[in-house]
Formats: sequence, structure tokens, C-alpha cells
Amino acid sequence: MGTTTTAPTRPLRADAKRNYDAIVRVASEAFSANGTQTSLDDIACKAGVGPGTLYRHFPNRDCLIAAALHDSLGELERASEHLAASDDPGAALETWLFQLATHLRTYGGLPDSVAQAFRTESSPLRTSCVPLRTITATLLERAQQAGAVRADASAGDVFALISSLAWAADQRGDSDDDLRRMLALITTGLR
Amino acid sequence: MGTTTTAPTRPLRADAKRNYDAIVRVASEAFSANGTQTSLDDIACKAGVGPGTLYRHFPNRDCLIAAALHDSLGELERASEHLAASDDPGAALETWLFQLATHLRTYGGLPDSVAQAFRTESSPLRTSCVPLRTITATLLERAQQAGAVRADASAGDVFALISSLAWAADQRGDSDDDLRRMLALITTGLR
DNA sequence: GACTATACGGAGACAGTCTCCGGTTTGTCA
DNA sequence: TGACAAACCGGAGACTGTCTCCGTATAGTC
Repeated sequence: MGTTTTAPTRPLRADAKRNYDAIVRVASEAFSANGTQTSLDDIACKAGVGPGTLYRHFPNRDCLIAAALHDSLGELERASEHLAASDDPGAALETWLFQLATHLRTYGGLPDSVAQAFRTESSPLRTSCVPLRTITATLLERAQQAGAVRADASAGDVFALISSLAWAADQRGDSDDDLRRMLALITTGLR
Repeated sequence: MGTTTTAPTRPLRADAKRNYDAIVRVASEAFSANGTQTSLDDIACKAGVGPGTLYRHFPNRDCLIAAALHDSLGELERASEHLAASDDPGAALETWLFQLATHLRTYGGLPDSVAQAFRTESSPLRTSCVPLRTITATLLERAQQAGAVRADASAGDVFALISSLAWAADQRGDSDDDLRRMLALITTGLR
């Protein structure tokens, strides 16, 4: 289920792989510290490579974000398999929505990056995140079949709602508890 | 209730006022067409002034956005007074939330600009938008007293929720109907 | 050890932000 | 009306970040 960000037809040369790994590692740290809008030249510099090397491996910011997220995304997807097998689809969905929102907060600015990626056909970040939408759709459907969630809620809307929740939490610098409270507000409604 | 973006101790000179107005007019058009991230030098150029003139009147982007929004914001505030006098506080709140979300979509990227402004103590855009939060608090309280809305929802959370809704709608290019549907999802809850 | 495909990385083009300051214009007062 | 000071203009350019080009270096192979 792990998605590859690039399609390496042949293995990278030793020095190339070394640089690739260094860039991804540094990028992940930099994104964590300063958000997805961190200067890419800065990342290249800190990784000990020239900008040309960074842009050869990652033609644009989305590629680098996707690569930096690769591992944690895989974990999230694996965890979701467990939820899909739960015998309480309503609770499973709620757990998933929280995990999803939390994941979208891995880096500052990530909700924006992901939303923009979904508007760009060829974005590798979009490719990486499509499974998240699919999982949401699956778990939502199960919850609806179990009668735990209203039937007229669409997966697209729910995914957008959770993305926007992550965005708000990101903007306000919310804690996990804040996020949970806001999520509860959505699931149970204002009324 | 109209908020002033700058405090003109004395009236502007004729040429200064001419330029000021031209910049605001062009900026409003440019923000409508290309979002709040439009190049400011571009706006200056289209308004027929140099960048120095633009930055003297509007030291940063937020100042210009606030000025461009000034009129429509005043209208929105006036309309809210009517809602505050409604004898159906629940419906009044819902109407307000929709108007608020719609207003936050005046320009592409506006939800981001506003959210960032709220994190910047001195931002004039923040000053412009504080009344929106106040109005939301007032109408929410009335709806809660009328029993139309759960009592544990805070004004801060509701404002954040509506901002994030506007953000999502902005990102997806949603229609008003889409926005209304998403808002209904929030007010009535997923369950 | 030599050769070639692969990869490196710095110089620099380009775009956007924002400032500084020499020159111009407006409003005022005689 | 003419002259003067305060107010204002706007272009040149410093600065930052993005992204590319291409001469140079290196890994892998024979």
C-alpha cells in the first residue's frame, strides 16, 4: 500500500542515494520546525548539497513534502486496516478522523499544501494523499451502513471538513485536546 | 461601527488621496481576480503609481487587504444588527454563519490572510475582523440562551470552524450551495 | 587503469518584497 | 500672483527565495 513518490527505473548511484536520504531527513526536520514553506535552498544547504542537486531529486516542493511524509503515511495506512476490521464502525470512523486530522498537522502549512496538491493533477503529494481519501470513504461507508452516521454525508465533504479542521488547528496552534473538542463539535453538531 | 484602517490626523493632500483611492480600487479588483497573494508591485503598476507610493500608504499586505474590504465589511456589520434583533436567535445565528463564511470568501486566500492576521497583534486586518468575532459571540450567546444551540460551544471555536469552512470552500472552489451543505453538516452534526 | 554514464553544485536569471532619497507637487501665505 | 515649506512621488536597487544551466567530478564497469 506504500506509495512511491518517484519511479526509480534503476537503483540510484551510491552518492546520489546518500544525498537523497540526507535531503529528505533535513527536509523533514525543517518542515517540522518551520512548516512546509521553508526555503528549499536552505534545506539543500543544511543537507550539504547544492540547490541543483535538491531540484534534480525533487523538481518541486510537493515532491519533497511527499518524500518526507512517506514513512509516517505508510504507518497511518497500516493502522487504518485495523480500524476497517473493527466491530464498531462508528467509533472506528471517529478514531480515523482524529488520526487523519493529526497527520495533516505533521508539518505547519501541510493542510494548505495538501489542498493545493489535490488541485494539481500531477502532484506527487496528491498521489500520496489519495489513499487517505479512499480510507475515509471506506470507513464512512461502513459507519453509515451500521447506522452510526447520517447517510447523506459524502466522503468528499467529510475529507474536506477534516482537512479544514486541521487547517484551523494549525493556524491557531491548537493542542490535541483542542482538536478533539473541535472534532466533537463537528460529529455531534452545533445543535 | 466602521473601522478605520489608518488614523489620518489630517486630510490627505489631493494627489495623495487620488493615489490612495486608485490603489484600493485596483487592489480590490486584483484580489478578486487573483487572490490576496497578488503581487503588490503589480497592483502599484496597474494603479499608475510607483511601489514606494503603495508601500507608503499601505506598509504591508494586510493594510491593503483591510482597506479593500472596508466597505463590504461595513455592510456586513450593519446587516448583523438586524439579525441581533431577530426573534428567532437560532435561525439568525445560522444566517450569520453563512454570511460570515461567504464574506471570508470575498477574495481567494482571504481565510489564510485573516487567520494569520489574528496571530499578529498589530495587524490592521485583525482590527477590521475583530468585530466579526464579536458579532459571532453575541449571536451565539443569544442562540444558546434560546436553547437553539448547545451551551458548551465557544465563540472562538465557532469562529474558527466557520473560517475553516470558508478555507475549504476557497480551496475547492465551492459554490454557495456547496458551502451551505457543508455548513448544514456542521450545524446538525455527522451523526 | 581507463572510460562512460551518472551525478554534483555553484553561478546566475528571474520574480517578488520593500526602502531610500533626489526630485516634484500641493496648499498656503504674503 | 509668486514663492516657500511640507507633503508626496516613484524609480533605482538591495535583498530573498525559486529554479536552471552546464562545466566539473565521481561511481561503477570492463
